[in-house]
Amino acid sequence: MVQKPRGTRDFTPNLMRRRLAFENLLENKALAHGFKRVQTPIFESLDLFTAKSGAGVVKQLYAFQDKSERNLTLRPELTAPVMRMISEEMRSEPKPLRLSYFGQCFRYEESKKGRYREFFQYGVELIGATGPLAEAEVISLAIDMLDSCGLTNWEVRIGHVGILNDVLTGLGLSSEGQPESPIVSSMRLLDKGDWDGLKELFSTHGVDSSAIDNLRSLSELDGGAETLSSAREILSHMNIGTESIDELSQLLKVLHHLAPKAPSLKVNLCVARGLDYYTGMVFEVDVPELGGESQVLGGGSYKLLHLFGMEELDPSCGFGLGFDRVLLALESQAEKAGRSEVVPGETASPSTLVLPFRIESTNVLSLVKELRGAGHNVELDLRGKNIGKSLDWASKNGFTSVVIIGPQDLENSQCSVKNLISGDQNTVSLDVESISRII
RNA sequence: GCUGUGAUGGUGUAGCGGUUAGCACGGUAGGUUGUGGUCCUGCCAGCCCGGGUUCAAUUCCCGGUCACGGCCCCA
Repeated sequence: MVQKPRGTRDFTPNLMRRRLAFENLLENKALAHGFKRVQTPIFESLDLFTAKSGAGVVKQLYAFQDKSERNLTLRPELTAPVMRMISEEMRSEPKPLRLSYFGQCFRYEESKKGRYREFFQYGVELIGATGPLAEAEVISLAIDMLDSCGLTNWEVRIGHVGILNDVLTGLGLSSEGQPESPIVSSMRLLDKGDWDGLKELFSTHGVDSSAIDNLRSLSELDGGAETLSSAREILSHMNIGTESIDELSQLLKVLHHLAPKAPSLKVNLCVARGLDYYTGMVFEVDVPELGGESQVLGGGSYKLLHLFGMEELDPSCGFGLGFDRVLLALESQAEKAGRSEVVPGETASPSTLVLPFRIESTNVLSLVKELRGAGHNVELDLRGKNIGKSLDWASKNGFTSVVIIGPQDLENSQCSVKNLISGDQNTVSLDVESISRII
């Protein structure tokens, strides 16, 4: 039997109901914050992603040639396509732009729980506005989304690549080099907490090893905005400017007013995100109980539009939310809490079965049409069983009410409307208004 | 890229070198020609794929596929 390709999933009606509810929730939050939905192609030119991330990414892409030998790839993420779209379609739009997107992305890598070859991302980008206020707007949306879907036990970490960059530059490290500059290498090591590796790197570049202690102090800062004053002290000791810290400090102050309270929000100056196009604030959200794949959201301020000749708009700020991972976390938390509703609003809306009993179905077709036209979710019974079996079937399929029409009903222009939840049954006149009132 | 565990109807499982492969849920048909979620009965439906060992493999061995873990990575 042919089965679905590795790392892909099918979504049955029950799963889709949950996913649609979640998508709607995210969409509503995005709109509440002014972010408007866009959509880009599932496949793009290969160059779009090699320009952004280097030729090395190709091995992780679903890249292919079409029949005219164009080099294409399924998209591995959505930021670059959105940047491309802005440069092609939205150059003359008044800025700033608040854009949101949702869709599947594809990466060729090992699949396991929480990591799929086809996965879904919801994300936003704020283009044409920079600074702590813009960044706080973006983070506050992220927090609002996670807060409103009922997620618990999540941790926000906010850092600032500029701070580390200033420190490492101040130590005399270069931002040039292949395949990776000393500064980028240092950040990666700091992000991993690999102090031995860092020590080795510093000695090869002739950096005084006493700097390690200062960096370690910076990395050990743990807490909210108050930790920034300690950071400021350390930087002063090292004779490093504190502009980035001032920015971060301002951001946290603004965020405090703008965002719902997150379960845990900490400053962590070693958040490096592993990406060299992030230039300022960076942030991540983790749900520790997810284990190995616990990061559910990540973003920050980055410079990418210069790749499209729009350097005046850099930097932008945005984040990507791991749709599948947040759902996994919600499902696991709902199960632990014994809660049946995983995503708020996922419960199916009321629906009605119209059951012609021992009469020709043609007698009720216009009723079905009119009920649907009045906005009800209506199914016409197609099985033609006896009433007992039909009610059984209706309740197993989640109907909230059944309209039963038999020969006598037809004669008297009436019908029985049974509420499957309460069990109540009423005889009402056989017209849309009367039935609508009661279902 | 490295590595561990697993795979039996649609779902969850039992079991075994020779079995009519058991059970529960599910689906379906009836018991019931105007009232469901109970009950009873019949039926449907399975040993992931390929190779090897063996008189005999669903069971043991090897490879593949898929899933789930632990590292690496994660634009």
